[in-house]
Amino acid sequence: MSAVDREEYVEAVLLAVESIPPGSVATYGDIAAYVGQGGPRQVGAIMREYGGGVPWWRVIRASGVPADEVGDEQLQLLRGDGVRVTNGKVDLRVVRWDPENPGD
DNA sequence: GCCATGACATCCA
DNA sequence: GTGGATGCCATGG
Repeated sequence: MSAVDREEYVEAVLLAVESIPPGSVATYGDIAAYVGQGGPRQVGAIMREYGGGVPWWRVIRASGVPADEVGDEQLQLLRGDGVRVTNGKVDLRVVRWDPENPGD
């Protein structure tokens, strides 16, 4: 993987995250699958570095539980977007981002 | 080129 | 529902 390709991958991930509409969330695996490259770990690694310019809080784990590092803030931001948070967890089966049907 | 690390995912007891 | 083990993929030393 060349350094240039990595930047392209970063942009692709950032764009995917930016395209997540309010009230919806996506998992790291979903983003990775959406860009069609790398894996959930790579998405997380990118969010850590370049996530500052995108709604990173709309990206959570497949378990519906946010990352330990940001969990506290993330839950607050999600609630602010109108996402129903229950017991510190997100109803993925309801707010799961669908790239084909954004916003429903 | 091998080893260690990581905002993860999935399987099994 | 919880916790441990294994797999994946790219980065950095």
